Amino acid sequence: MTTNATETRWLDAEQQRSWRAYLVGTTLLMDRLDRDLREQHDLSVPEYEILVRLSEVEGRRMRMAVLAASVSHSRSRVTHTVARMEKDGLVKRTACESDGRGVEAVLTDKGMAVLEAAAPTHVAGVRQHLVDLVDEEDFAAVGRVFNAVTDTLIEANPEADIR
Amino acid sequence: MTTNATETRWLDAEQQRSWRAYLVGTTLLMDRLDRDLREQHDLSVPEYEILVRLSEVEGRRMRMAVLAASVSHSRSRVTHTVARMEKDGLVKRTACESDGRGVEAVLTDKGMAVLEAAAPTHVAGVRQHLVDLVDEEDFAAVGRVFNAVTDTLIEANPEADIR
DNA sequence: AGGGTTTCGTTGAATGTTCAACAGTGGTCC
DNA sequence: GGACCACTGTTGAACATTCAACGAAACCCT
Repeated sequence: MTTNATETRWLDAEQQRSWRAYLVGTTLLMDRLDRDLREQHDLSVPEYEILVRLSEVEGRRMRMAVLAASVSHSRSRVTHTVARMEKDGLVKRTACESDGRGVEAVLTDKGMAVLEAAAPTHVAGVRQHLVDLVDEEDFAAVGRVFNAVTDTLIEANPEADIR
Repeated sequence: MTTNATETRWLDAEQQRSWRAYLVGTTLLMDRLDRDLREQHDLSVPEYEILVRLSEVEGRRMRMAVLAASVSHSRSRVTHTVARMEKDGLVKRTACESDGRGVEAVLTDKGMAVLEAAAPTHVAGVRQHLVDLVDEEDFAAVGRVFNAVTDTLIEANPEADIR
């Protein structure tokens, strides 16, 4: 045989350019969105994402584990994040009735108000620095690509991925 | 007039799905690549990126600010990261001859060896969890998109962006 | 030459994230 | 019903990143 299983298939020049653009672009983009949200609404991107998730469900409440899975952060991380948000009054925690172990995070009125104030800022940023910059078709491709990534990585780390 | 400047143009359902897929997918992907590199080579992704940058230039040495700009991290962050890497013997720092303020990071032989060992792992991961998962054309679109993102965000924060 | 400004890289503290260990509850099996 | 195992969410320490402030060197201007 002329090849073996350990032989590396490198990226070609074009793929490498794309990969690096993604790495650097993501760094700059997240940095910028985070900065804007912080300066104008005293909120980080992870915190904002949690507000969004909670605002979308019936009763504006979610089990911690579900919340963690939905943003793909570790349970520990969500515990810390929610603790900070609770201190700021954006969220409160209540025991779960049906499961003695469970805790539900509930969006407060203040949390909802902060979200409503922050959302326009955030969306404007996402448009200005990403969506409005590129072909609709190219952006759709980004969606396909990262849906594929998400699907395989969630499979890999079966459902209770959460980590 | 029926609209004003502050009216928010929300993302449509499709754009929103793409945006969230990108957020979640990026989280999972980076997490996974980082984990693999850590477990197998005791290296984080940011550290790996620095090794790559250094390995590519003449003399395997770079001014700290140039290095920072090339990975789009803050100077402070690169100072800390390089400090850790220096402690591990992957890199060493030398004063810059032409500029008394300057410091150059130099890749050591050990650093080069670690990079050569880690590269196949990393590339395999990038392929397995991203590149090989999707249409070549879609991946090229990702490249175009994030090149656009990078370009506008670098402009915005003129060159000495570095932060 | 000399004062003001800018750039360089570092520092230490504040903030955020990861990691391993844990207590408490639920589920299962006999 | 008790032993065992799995799951939930939290905790505190270790680690990484951000942020503001800084000293030193270079630059600029006259």
